Amino acid sequence: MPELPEVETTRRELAPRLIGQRISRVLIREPRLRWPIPPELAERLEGHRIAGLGRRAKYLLASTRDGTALIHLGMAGSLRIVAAGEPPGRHDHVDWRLEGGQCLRYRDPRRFGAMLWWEGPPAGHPLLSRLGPEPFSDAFHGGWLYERSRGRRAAVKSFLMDGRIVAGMGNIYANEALFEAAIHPQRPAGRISRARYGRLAAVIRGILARSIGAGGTSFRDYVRTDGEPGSYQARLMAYDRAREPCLRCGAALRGSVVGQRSTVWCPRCQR
DNA sequence: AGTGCGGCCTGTCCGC
DNA sequence: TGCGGACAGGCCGCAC
Repeated sequence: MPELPEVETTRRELAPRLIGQRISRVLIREPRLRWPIPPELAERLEGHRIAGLGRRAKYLLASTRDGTALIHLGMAGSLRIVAAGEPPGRHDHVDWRLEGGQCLRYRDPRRFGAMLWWEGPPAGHPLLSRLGPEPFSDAFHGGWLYERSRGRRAAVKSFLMDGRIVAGMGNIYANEALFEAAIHPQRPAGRISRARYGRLAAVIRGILARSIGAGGTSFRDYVRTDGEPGSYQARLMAYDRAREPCLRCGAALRGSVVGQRSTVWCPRCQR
């Protein structure tokens, strides 16, 4: 499923092929995503050049002179550039036809994603305005996590997956980061020291950077914009490895549900 | 304010 | 082998 590294990989691959391109026609075959695609999206985009392709959390932000299309890939979505003549598959819900015969194709089998239109600064959009710092921004550091966690009794894993704390941390990377930082996922967020949060912040940045460098993980439905799978899967240490041996100490990893999300940890390494 | 939970979807996996 | 049902998963929006 597309997590932050997959979304960032998608952005980097698409940006040089989209920026400066004029959209000739937007074809919406299935508007029923998480929220309906707004009817005005097509008319706002058609005839305009894509001026930039940004990212905030897991939202891709395709901007024109007049506004921004927010695109979320949900759990199983993908964006690819195809030839305009290529017949769409069952779950290819939206095409942005580009002048010159190429086509940006949005596919989302489970329709957990979104494609929305927003005029004005993207940061002001209700879905983005309350997000916490990006993991790679200066505002994200151990001190931030420490201050925000004081008095909180919820599990640190739930805390990490709260978008107001840090933008774009999904289940896979919350599991991986806590494993690497040797922090038990069920530990109350408010009972972790400043030093440990410093290490955790560094670990989060490191894992995400490595995964982006490798082109994203390859879980289930994710494919890169060229159709190739990502390559980080081999390096996942915890996620989806319940009952398998810890890659650090050999103990059997434990699996459970924390904050309604499947969670894996090493009972020996993580405290 | 913090916390927990329901709900949206469908491909995949498991058991019969 | 085929079929049905449970499950996963991001994350908003609501209830407490």
